[in-house]
Amino acid sequence: MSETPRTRIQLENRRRIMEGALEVFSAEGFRGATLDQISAASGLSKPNLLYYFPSKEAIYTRLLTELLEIWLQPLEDMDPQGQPLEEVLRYVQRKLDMSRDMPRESRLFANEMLRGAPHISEVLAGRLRELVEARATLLSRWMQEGRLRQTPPDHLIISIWALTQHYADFDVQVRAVLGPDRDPYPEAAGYLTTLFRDLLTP
Amino acid sequence: MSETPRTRIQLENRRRIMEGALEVFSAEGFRGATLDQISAASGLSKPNLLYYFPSKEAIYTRLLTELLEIWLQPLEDMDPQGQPLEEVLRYVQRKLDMSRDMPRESRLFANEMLRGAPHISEVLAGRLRELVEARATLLSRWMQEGRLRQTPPDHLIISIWALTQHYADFDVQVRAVLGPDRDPYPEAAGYLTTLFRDLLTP
DNA sequence: GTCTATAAGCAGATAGAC
DNA sequence: GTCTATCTGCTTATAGAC
Repeated sequence: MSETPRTRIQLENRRRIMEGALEVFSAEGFRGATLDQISAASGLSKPNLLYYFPSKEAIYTRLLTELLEIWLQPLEDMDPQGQPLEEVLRYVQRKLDMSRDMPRESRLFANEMLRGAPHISEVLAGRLRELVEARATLLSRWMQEGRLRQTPPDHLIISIWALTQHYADFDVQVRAVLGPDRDPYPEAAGYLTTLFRDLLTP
Repeated sequence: MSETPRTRIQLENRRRIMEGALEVFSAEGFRGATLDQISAASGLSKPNLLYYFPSKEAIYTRLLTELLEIWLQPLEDMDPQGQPLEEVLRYVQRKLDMSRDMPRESRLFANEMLRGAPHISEVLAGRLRELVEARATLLSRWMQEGRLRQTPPDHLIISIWALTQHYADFDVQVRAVLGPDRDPYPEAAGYLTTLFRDLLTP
């Protein structure tokens, strides 16, 4: 498979494979997913999947790599020029929106993390750590300026991930606990805003 | 397999199977785990596993059922006669201790939840929901008495789960972000205590 | 109770026609 | 580029000896 597909058909088929793969891998995990399922979900025959990608694992790692960019964008977008509390609360809200609107992506990464992240461990120790360190530095500065209450900035970021992603990854448990008639997301938005405002208001 | 095993050997072998199954299922998920792996981890031959349990799935559901009791115990133990803030912070600490000391159990349940909890959905809608409702009622009473700040009690419980379990389930990511020389758990204990004290102090 | 051997089915990947 | 047919290995589960 060429690195730069030329025809419209190739691009479209690769897109369909990624979409089907996201559907299946996020629900079944890497080992649980089968090429037959991805074939059915994407509408391409099984041998055709392996015409576009050399192996099942290649599909999976490609999917992870592509989605990681989207996944880290909100943290990337935190604005050093903005109002500190506003910036943090906006980040929380964007992450919660992503849990609501992209639960498959959230579960895909959760699956990978649970298994020790064998396919993206370099990214964790490299790009991710650097990004978090940069944002932790920014948060520390805001805290020292008295514009946010003092608290460990890296654990703050970790706790935002934990709280927002939980609503996607443990969706079935959240809905069981809240009951069938309640929508978790507007409630979570209010709760998390209050929680972080209480924690961070100087 | 009899419901009430009689000999010491039977009890010991069942215990070894549960231990090996926990090791493998928590790391690989249900579909990813194989009887060969459980056989190696438990020290029993593969046909012998199927002498004690009728199928791979029977091993898995038995494991989930046994561990669920232990897993819910801290919430069960919350004391209606205790000091409200103290009781909540003690619950947070016990859950965090469980993440540190029983990460395999945490990941086992996380795997099951990610897949929509097909093997324990009745428990979620039944026993778990009732237990959470009982504790939410207790928390609400404390809030109305002015002994805790007003906040949605069920989301409070959900957020305790999310934050504490995250340190076990996403261990690899937490350690990548914090760097190799830091121990996440004492730091998390301090951070989470502060967080919930700020949120709940009236 | 525990073993070796094996049945039966499924999965990832390839061959080769069109 | 896409298909049908098929190979090869792995996985759950069973048969039957000891």
